[in-house]
Amino acid sequence: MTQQKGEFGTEKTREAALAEIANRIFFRLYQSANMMHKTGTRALDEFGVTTQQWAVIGALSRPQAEDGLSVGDLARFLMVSRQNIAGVVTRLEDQGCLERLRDSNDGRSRRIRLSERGRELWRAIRPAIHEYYDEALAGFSFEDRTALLTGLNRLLDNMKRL
Amino acid sequence: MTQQKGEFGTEKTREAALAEIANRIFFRLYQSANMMHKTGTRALDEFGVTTQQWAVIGALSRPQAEDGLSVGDLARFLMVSRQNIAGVVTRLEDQGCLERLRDSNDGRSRRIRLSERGRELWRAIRPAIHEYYDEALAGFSFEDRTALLTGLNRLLDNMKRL
DNA sequence: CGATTTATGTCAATATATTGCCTATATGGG
DNA sequence: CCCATATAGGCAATATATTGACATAAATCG
Repeated sequence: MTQQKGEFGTEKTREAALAEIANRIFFRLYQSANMMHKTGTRALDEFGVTTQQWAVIGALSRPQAEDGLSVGDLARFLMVSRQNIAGVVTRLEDQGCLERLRDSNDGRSRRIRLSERGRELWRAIRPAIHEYYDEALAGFSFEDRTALLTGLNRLLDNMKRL
Repeated sequence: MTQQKGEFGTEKTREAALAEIANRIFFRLYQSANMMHKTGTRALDEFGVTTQQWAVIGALSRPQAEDGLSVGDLARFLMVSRQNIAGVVTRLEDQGCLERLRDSNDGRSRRIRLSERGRELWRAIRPAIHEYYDEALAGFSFEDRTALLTGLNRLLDNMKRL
């Protein structure tokens, strides 16, 4: 209750200022992520791809994922629950963008890979993604970008431990 | 398709490096926001309050909102859809944390205010919120915090125009 | 080799989020 | 006064997200 007797606007203490800035950071994080999902999904509207599907397709298109990833692998990589990824994967599978293969080595696991259609979709949406990045980061210098990335990295590392 | 012929790791072009950093920024934004909702809701678990409910209660606890806000006001302030806010408000109303009053001036509008129980809840959760901020931003200097806030502000402003 | 633990995937319930569509109320010009 | 338009809120459909609970398969330990 540090702000109980704080006089805002006139003689704000350093501690109160820190709390105020922290509050704004998390509020902006909340708004920014929502805005990213909204505008990002809108940018890929003609392809019928949401930002989460974009993230999954992007993860599967990496060279390291060429021979497929399990639901658990995807969940760890994206830092979301297995149950969440399962839904996205099912919808992408229904669209024919990826295929689930039983892993012959591990009867529990199913390896998920991009289908040919999924690879075509990835090639198709990449220019739109590139354009979206350019517009969303317009006016950001190289240093501005690395500074923002570093801040988010540190924040994420802290929250991972909570 | 700037990265078609790019040689990663050896002779990366400036353009490819910018795209790579942009990709990481939005991926970290996605992960950070999810992690914030997960750890933030966990931090307030004993109060049964989610991060979105926290945002709504926080918005209504501001002095400017003393005589209530409409659903539309809340939606504009939090930058989410009215339909989304309506659900959060209904759940908070069911818990008795806030009250909806018909606006006598405008038959369409309903002014939403914190109830006494809502104000008690806000006072109860503020120490936990403060502690959460401290842990999530551990190691961030004053300058680190303002830099991150500035970056998020600029990014949000850009996305608002898309 | 059998029992416990661990990993994987799925089902269910709940809470956010979006867009699209609808009704009711207010406001403005003819 | 009346109709066109704009605004406020609500209903429905869909897609993310979480946690909890469960079944099954694999690994590990005694």
